[in-house]
Amino acid sequence: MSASTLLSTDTQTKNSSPSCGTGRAAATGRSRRKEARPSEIVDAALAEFVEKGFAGANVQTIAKRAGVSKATVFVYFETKQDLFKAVVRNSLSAPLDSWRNLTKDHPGSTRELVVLSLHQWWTDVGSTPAAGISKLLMQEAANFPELAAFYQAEVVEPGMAHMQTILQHGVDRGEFRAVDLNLTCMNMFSPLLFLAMWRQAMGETNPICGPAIDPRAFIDNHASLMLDGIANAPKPHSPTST
Amino acid sequence: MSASTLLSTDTQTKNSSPSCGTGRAAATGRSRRKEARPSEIVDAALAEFVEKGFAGANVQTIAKRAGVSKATVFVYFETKQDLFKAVVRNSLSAPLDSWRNLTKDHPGSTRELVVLSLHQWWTDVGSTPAAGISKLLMQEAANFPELAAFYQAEVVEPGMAHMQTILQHGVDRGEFRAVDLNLTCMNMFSPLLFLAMWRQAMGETNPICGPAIDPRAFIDNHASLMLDGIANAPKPHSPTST
DNA sequence: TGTATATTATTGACCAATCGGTCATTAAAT
DNA sequence: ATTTAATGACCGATTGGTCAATAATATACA
Repeated sequence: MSASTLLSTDTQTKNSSPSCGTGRAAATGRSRRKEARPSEIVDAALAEFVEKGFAGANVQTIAKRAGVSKATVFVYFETKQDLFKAVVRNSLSAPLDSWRNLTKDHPGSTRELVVLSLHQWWTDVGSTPAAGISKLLMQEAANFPELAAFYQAEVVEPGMAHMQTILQHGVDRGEFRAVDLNLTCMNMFSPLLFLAMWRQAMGETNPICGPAIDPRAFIDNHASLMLDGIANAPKPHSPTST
Repeated sequence: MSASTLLSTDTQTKNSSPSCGTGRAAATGRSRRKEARPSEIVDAALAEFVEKGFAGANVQTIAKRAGVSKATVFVYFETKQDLFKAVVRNSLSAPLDSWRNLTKDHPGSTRELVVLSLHQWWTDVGSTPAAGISKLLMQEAANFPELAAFYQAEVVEPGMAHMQTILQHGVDRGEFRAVDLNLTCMNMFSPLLFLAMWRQAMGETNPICGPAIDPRAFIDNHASLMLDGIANAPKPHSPTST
């Protein structure tokens, strides 16, 4: 019945990634893969939802991308909304977790930790399909308050808390001056979030927007300026340019 | 025929703003107002499109919001897509223009100019319906490359160029160190853009996301840190906190 | 091992509702 | 009486969702 319970944290169960043009990917005839189906469908749905939005997404197309029929989709997910919720829930938690675990107990300076953490966020979250979800939720939040709350509770809050901890650490150690942690975290992250969504929207490889922005350079520049701004000591580094 | 030519820069022609619940706003029976119609419809469409996205928006609902029948909408706009394009084009140019005109020939320091400029952007663009368009385009850019290009050419490019000019000015006067102007402009703006879209998504008054972020404080904090980071001289101000 | 049977994952065909778009008709203004 | 802004009624296409039929696997049995 409620197939959404079949999904827990199995984001990367399978990834045959059908090239969406030919159609069937896995088998020519009907093949039994009860366990693989949900994540296959969710993967396909993720792409379609991110591309077209909730209303614009077509269940038939999702099915085709997953290499199944439309009816099969409704075997595993009661409604289109349920599928959407499963996609969001399923695609968000894992990347963030991996990010948070990687920046614990750092030996070096807090400044280094911040830079590393931002780059890590980009690698683990910003440059992954999870960024597509962020863009998607930005549009659909009003129509799915439940998902917006979920996003807030599972992604924003923990992410901010994590960064706040780091900044607080820097303040405690005297590396940073006493700034408003909440606002500064937001300031720290928002350019990355923006870039992630921007690339999702405008296309990461073929940007309509002038010369593509190099994420690494962007993050370095941002972190450099922010950290110089927040630092207690005078400029530690030479200016970061091209 | 091509009713989109009827729209040029008349954003705020009329604004009876029907409260979308009662229905008819202007007249009980049929009333003739050929000139007012397009902007009424565009206004209504803006709200609907921002709320629901392109695919999710319902022409009938737009018509109801504008106080006309669905057929009337198609008298003035050939297709839903045309209406969408008119909405985007019509809602973007005016706010940005007013912003750019307000920060020319500033007498004080460049630092002051930057802060003022950011605040002005918020007043003229970020806190207006134009921000809704940004959020909207973020979702629809892939499906409307033409509009994405328009957005890029008419909003992003000029905005960036304007800010670059200001920063360059600061560098020339020795107030700022020589940073990568392109990246730094992006870093300067992206938090504001992000906040604008975030508020559009999560609701400006009734935020699901914890305590609402105060835009002014957010901008002040951001500008303060960035400008301290970019400044040639050591910290000029005391830390900006709550 | 080979065959019949039971189970169930999968689907083609179908349905009702919605929606973008059309057009002949209506009624307000001139 | 003429012009034309506005619309109700209608249409074809699309789409979310249903269901009985189907075929692939698992099981029982000889």
